[in-house]
Amino acid sequence: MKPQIRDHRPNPMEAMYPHIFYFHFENLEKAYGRNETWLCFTVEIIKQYLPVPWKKGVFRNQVDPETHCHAEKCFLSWFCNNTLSPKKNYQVTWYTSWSPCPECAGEVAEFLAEHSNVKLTIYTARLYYFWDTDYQEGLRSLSEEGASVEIMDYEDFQYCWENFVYDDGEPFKRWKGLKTNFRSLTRHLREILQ
DNA sequence: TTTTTTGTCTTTTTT
Repeated sequence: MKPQIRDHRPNPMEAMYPHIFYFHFENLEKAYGRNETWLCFTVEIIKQYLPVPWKKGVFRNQVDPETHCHAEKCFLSWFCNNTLSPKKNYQVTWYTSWSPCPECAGEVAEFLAEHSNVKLTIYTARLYYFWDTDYQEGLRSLSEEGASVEIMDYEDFQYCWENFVYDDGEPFKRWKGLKTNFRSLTRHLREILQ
């Protein structure tokens, strides 16, 4: 029997289709059926205090039991294996549909602690299990390691639409409740990070 | 023009 060789380090996608974006990034209070996480990222290199665009792309969690991997870990392994140099300073920005689970948050926090040359900003559309203290603790540990954790606002959705969606020249169409949901999530996040 | 009990990166072994 031949050993099966599988790639445990998926490469990022270039962009996603509009219906995927609208479904997975909608910041609903009760987001039924969003049992996937999408993560859009930009990596910039800081040169003389100025961020210079480097790479960008989209990850989705791997559901295949063999390669099962949350989106954040997909990013980390890709980043560590492809881009990361200890001699450079990076600004990494994530736009995620769900905020990280405690395990991923812990790993990312640890990664940040070990890589002082990497700054991370996370914009999340929705907070994952935000009433659960373990999940809250996860977000705090990220924050304590210097990651900036924020809720996606209109401008962030629009930015994602323009940079990570095959938008065919169509403008971003806001959904009703976007701003109200944003405010409510911001309030929750503020309480968590206090 | 502020008020909450919850949406989930799906579940691993049996016919």
